[in-house]
Amino acid sequence: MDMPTKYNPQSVEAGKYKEWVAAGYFKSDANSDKEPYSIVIPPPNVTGRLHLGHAWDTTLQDIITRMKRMQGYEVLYLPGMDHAGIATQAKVDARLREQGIDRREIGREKFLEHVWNWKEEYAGFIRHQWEKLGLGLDYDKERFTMDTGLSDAVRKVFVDMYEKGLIYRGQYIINWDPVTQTALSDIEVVHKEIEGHFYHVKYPLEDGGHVEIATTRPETMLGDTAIVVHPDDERYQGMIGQHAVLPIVNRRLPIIADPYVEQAFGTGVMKVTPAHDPNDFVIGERHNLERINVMHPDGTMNESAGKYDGMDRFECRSALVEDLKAADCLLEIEPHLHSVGHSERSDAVVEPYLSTQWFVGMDTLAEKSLDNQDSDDAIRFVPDRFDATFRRWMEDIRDWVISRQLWWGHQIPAWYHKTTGEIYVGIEAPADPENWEQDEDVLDTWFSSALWPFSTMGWPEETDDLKKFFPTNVLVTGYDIIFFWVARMIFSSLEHTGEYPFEDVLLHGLVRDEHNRKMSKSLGNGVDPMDVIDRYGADAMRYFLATGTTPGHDLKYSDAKVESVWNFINKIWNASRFSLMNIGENFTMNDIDLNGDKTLADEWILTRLNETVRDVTRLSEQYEFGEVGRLLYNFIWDEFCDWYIEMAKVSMTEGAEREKHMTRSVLLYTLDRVMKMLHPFMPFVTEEIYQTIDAKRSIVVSEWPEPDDDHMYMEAKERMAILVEIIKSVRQTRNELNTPISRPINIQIEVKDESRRQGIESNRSYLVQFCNPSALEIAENIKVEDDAKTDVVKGATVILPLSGLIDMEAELTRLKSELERLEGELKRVEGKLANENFVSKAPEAVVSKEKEKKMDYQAQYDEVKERIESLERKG
RNA sequence: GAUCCCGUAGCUCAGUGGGAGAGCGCUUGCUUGACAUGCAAGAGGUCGGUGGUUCGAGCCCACUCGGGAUCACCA
Repeated sequence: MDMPTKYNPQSVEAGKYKEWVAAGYFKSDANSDKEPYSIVIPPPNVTGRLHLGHAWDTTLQDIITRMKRMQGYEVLYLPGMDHAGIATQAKVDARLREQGIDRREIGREKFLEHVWNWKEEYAGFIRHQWEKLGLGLDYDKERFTMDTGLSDAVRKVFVDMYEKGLIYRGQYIINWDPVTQTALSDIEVVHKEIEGHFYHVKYPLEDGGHVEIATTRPETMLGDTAIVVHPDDERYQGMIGQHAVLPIVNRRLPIIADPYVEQAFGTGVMKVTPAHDPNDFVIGERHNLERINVMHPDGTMNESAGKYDGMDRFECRSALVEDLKAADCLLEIEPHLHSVGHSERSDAVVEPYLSTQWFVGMDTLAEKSLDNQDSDDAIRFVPDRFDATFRRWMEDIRDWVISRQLWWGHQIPAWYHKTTGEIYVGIEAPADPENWEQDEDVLDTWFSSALWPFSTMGWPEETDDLKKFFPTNVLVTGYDIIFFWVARMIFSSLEHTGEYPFEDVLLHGLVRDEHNRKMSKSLGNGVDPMDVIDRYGADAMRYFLATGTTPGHDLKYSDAKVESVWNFINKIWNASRFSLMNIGENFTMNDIDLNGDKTLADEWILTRLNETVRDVTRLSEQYEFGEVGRLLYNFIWDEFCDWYIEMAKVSMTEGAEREKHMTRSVLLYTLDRVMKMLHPFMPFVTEEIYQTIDAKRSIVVSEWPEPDDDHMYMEAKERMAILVEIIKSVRQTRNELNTPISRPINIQIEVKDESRRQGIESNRSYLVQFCNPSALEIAENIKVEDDAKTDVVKGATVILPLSGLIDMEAELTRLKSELERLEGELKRVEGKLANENFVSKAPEAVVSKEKEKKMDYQAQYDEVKERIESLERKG
């Protein structure tokens, strides 16, 4: 066995992934007889390298698919990437600008060539990172959102929805990003609390007098086309139908009545700017008001702004405020905290802007999604509270703006007739292309990712993959993209395939830094997963990510935590070294024989192993990986290493050949199963160790263990528990009295119960190994020396005659406080059992457990009391 | 404004109505043969607060305090 004493992730991880891929372990066969299990990767954007959030959800996906593969499923873990329209275009644009190239000068076609080059470059980075993470992806089925097939799917969906009336084109107020100069959907707008101002402006009335109107965006008043009051407002009844005059511009504004106005807010008088405010737009529609757009797409004022033409919108605001002051029309400037929409991408202040765009009408789609959640086909959200999050959003959803004024993306399959202006929507261009012009715009990136679970499998073609692997089993992603992506996949899939896209949605949170801040580029606190892998190994990082938190919660990253996982792996490494060294090279899996006589340690560890296999499997089905990690950690470190291995040393040195064979069998059997359970979390190190156990095949394609009912020994657990208590008691006294293990001491163990006594007697050698006695007496009745230390544990009394070492005064005090404690426990248990309600209403198991406890406490109490009396009698 | 999450050991967090837990940190002892990246022993808790349901509450319910998130925003 040439395993170094120290676990070295770099050497362990080197080369393994390429072997797995070359062996084709991750390939999926649509024609297999095995039951399918599929997960599609949330396609990372080709804008950059993967961050810890990606590492997190792909680790979870990989854990699930590796386990399912071992359980005998035909697994498809489908890789792919997203073209990320606006984000990628911005990146490439910036790179070109650095090189002194202007996108507009080189034109659309040339620009797109640059983007495709960028895409190839970054796809390479991303694939390399997947490899380092160890993801079991089927590269034969890798997809990109702008692949031919996926683009066909996008066009088909667009045309179908257009024909069904679910997609329409129209002029509405949308969120406009003046920096990237494109429309944005509602969820691409981030609201931030800003300390702004309320400008109170005086609008003169034609018939004399004036009204006071407050606004936060004075520059938009240049586009005012009415004044509105509530129809029931007593104060303004006389004004309705009159006209006001827009200051500076001197436009006549009709005074209209609309119930939208809240009488109690401000003065109860509002200006109406249909081209620059969504609510005003609706009022304008009701009253047939003129829509005056006063801005250019870049956020500068246009010719309709008169003298302000050409000014930036914020410059115009200051200038206009000055002019209002000068005209004596500004009554007050009041500080005002309000939330202002910013572009998610460019961080520019979003302008509500009148423009012609394409929309998805959401009403029927949302209704179908909600109906599905009420049916037997409901998608299971984990944790389930996100089902409510999803529903709330769907119940209150507005139409989705899907056109984007970009070049990078799926160009909208709509053509406008050059002379008639007629609209043609189709999968292919019209027959006489010279007479038509295609819509310049592209679709929102999320329009194509919404189709991801089925477009990647070949839809709309009835491919083998689609038949076999769709719908997928679980989607794993962060809760931050429920609206952007998860919700849209759900309604898209229901609409286009008639089926839900996945059975379950497993949601994780955000990765935060040690100070609980979101990791972001601007803060510079991002942690590069590749850097973590270089320092601690992919296995350590994966285990940390998967077990560090519960579903739906954020994860605080810290080097210290990953480092402690490294320690755990080092422990596994060394436990394996020990096992393999003791097993010897000639002992193989075929030599395992668990049917002969077993020691207590053998029976106990086999029982605990089987319980662990059972619990790990059950909890994994529930995606409770934190719990799984804890179970494995405790089993391996506390039980296998600290007890079983220590006990195995006894049989390996003293035992007969038959006993050694059993120990070797148990060691190898346990190691094999532990490696398999750990493999999904730590694919590399488990493969390394597994190769020394079973060189015939890779652990990737080994079988997931099942609990073995033939090797469950419940009495062994009970006997082991007593033995452990005795050993701990001796150790504790040794520590208190500062008598190191190297110094033998006399140990007497009094056990009243005959069968228990025999059980302990037969495990004498363990007591020798762990307690190092100079003499060891195990009997039913022991005459206790006056200057002995006694400790009553469950089922036994441990007596250490340590003449001269014990302060008997202190010992008496200790025993008295112990007696007091036991008395309290006894009272509590007796009280419970005396309670008629408890005995009749609590489950049988709980009551009998309490009865057992009572007997134990009583026995312990009697022992301690006797000892105290004896000490007191003698002085 | 609405909804949701969190509050448990010094720190980070598990905890699924029935004996308050782990890792890290801290104290003490140990070159025990796989591992000193280790072993052994230990200290450290009003489970944010109040009330309720229950035989029984860290867990369920109501209210409340503190921290965070999301959605919606009225000029």
